[in-house]
Amino acid sequence: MSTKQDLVKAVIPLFASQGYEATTTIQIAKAGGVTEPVIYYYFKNKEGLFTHILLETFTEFFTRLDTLETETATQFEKFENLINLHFKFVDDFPDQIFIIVSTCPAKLKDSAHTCAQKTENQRLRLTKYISECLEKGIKSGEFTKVNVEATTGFILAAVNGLLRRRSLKLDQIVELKQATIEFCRMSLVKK
Amino acid sequence: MSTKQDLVKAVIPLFASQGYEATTTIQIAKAGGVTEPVIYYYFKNKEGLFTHILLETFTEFFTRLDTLETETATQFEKFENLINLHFKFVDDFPDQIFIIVSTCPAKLKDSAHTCAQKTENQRLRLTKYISECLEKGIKSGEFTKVNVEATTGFILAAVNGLLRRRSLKLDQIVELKQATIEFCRMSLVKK
Amino acid sequence: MSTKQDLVKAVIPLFASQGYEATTTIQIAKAGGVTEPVIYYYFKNKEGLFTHILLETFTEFFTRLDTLETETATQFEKFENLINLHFKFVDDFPDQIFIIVSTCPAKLKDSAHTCAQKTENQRLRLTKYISECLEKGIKSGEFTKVNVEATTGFILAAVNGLLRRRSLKLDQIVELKQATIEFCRMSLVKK
Amino acid sequence: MSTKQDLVKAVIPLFASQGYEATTTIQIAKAGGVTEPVIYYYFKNKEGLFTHILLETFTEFFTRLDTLETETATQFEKFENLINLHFKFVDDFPDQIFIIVSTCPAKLKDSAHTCAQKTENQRLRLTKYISECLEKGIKSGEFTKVNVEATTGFILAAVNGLLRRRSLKLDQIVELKQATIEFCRMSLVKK
DNA sequence: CATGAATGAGCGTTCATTCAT
DNA sequence: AATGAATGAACGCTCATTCAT
Repeated sequence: MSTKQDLVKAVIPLFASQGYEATTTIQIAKAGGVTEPVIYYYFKNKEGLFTHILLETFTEFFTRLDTLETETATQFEKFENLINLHFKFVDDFPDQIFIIVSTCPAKLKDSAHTCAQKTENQRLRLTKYISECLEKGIKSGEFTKVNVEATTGFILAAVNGLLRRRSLKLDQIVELKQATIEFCRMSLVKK
Repeated sequence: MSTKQDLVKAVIPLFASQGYEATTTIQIAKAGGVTEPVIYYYFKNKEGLFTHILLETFTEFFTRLDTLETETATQFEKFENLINLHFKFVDDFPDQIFIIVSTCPAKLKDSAHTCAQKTENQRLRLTKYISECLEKGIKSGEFTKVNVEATTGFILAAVNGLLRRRSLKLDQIVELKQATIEFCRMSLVKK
Repeated sequence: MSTKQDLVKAVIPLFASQGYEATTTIQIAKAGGVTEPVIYYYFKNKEGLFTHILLETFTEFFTRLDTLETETATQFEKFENLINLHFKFVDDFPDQIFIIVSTCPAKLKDSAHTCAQKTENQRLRLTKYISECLEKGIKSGEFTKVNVEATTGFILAAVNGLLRRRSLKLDQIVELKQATIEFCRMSLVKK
Repeated sequence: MSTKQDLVKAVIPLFASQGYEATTTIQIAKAGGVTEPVIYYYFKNKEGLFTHILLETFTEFFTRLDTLETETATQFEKFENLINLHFKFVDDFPDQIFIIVSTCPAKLKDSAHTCAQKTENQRLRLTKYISECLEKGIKSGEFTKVNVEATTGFILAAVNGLLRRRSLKLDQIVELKQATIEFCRMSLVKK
């Protein structure tokens, strides 16, 4: 069971730095300290390796999402939790996130379905989480009145953008998380 | 000179739908109604085609950026202009943006690459635009006092996220632009 | 058009001596004096080469069958013509016949259909030819009364056996053709 | 000793339906309900399995040939016995015969191969059996005078053709055996 | 007796690219 | 300005086979 994990460990930085298509099975084998057929012993094919990473990463993401505190004093706390979760997640799995974000849209034969399915599932859950948050906050008077659907869309896009930037290691701004939270607080929470 | 443009026209949807690596020269030739060597007559190689699209797109982007109104009554107007520019740009060139966003990361490790240069250049110009905007607004009392660097980082990420979502045609929320502007206004502009 | 024929010429003895499966594309290329990709320039794949030989050979066979004299003094002359045709055919194309006979029954992905179709077509035409011959000969009193279906089956099998033996170059008996004709004459033609 | 026979039992339909080359060791193992190394425990290699089937089948064939009645009233009875033997044999072992007939030719170039040896041995014995039969029959006046060598060749080819057709299950003509015997009787036995 | 894990060798195929015309 | 023909290089993958356990 160790060889399989070795292979996964080895392939993640390769996929991340070169892209899925540009990474060859021989590179994967060498990086994993094995020969090529071993890849096919543990996975159906090269794409199976990608799918494995995909599923593992999404499983972890959804697990974390499921364990977020649901009973909080304010809606904005739930909001903060979500942002913290994403910043923590991208710190823990920058390469995996980058791989998925980079590879999923391109044409995959077998994984396209899984990819689209998971991505859509994620979008729906986050949309639900954020819009419920907004609705409750608006109803209780905690938040200013905004167009829920459109604002949810903006926040989703912003979070994705942050994830992407971080996964690309394009910036190392330490206060970015705090700035994000403050930016949202100023915009949403009533004075 | 028409054949060259035909090729470019033909390759954009291919790169967008399949990715750069997964698109073959024979597909490009067929889509352009020519034979493979023609590609090499007009471009150095396959990457030359990509670079052509890249340059054309960035040239257009920078041109638009250069023609943004610099003298406005408020800083937030400059802000709005930038957001409008991005929404307009992604509506005009969704495929090109998607291609660049998808393909560039794999090529970023080579910092000499046009991709890396242009992307970095864009990042610097947008960072400069936004942070100057913020600084002036804060100084004049138009904006609340925020951490300029971190807030700029957030806005940049958010704009990128919006661009990506739109280029992927993931959402069709019509009020998204307005919601974005309002979200930022609430957060930045003093009451 | 010459390279393509060179390839076909080169592959026939290879398939014949080693079998289809055991013949590699690199051997084919070398024998044809080209590089491997040339095979794929002219044919869909390795199996396409086989199908080409298959079709070419059956076309020739059916052409010869179509040009057999239909108006003869006796039915046995038609019979002789058929036997002569087969002996001539196997002398002209021993390798092709051997390849088809050897390869067709095994599992082919794309060609299985063509193979089965042509073989069945050939069986039907020969069955018709022989059984009509027998029926007419019996009716006219030229032949002794035999079970037409079963005798046709025997003759077909015998002819196939002769074809196979000859294509395998297992025997070089010069009088074999004459012996075959005499054997049949003794059995069929009334004294 | 049961596992070994299970393997042989399992591999026969595989070889028969796909051909020797196209059958993989993993298919064999799966069909036999074991893992690949088990094959190598009982047989030297994949070819060893084939050789085992070959030997078993030829041993049975020669045993049956050896037990044919040698003292008969007429030579044609001996002839009939041989034809009956072949029809019985192909009914009992259609797959084995088909495998041998399909696979051997590719291996015939190596004259040291068991395949070549057994096939040649069979050919010699059958040739001897038939030609002795013919010679005696001609000498005694039972048969008409024919070219012994060539007629033997024809009969051998015909028998092989019948074997092949039957092993391929191409025809289900019930009277085929009787028709074969009658055809030969008419041709050989003096009125 | 049997297996999980691994491998060397090689396969069919495709790629971006070139060159003579 | 464009093509038909060809290629070097490499790719993903599978094969029969082995070996420690």
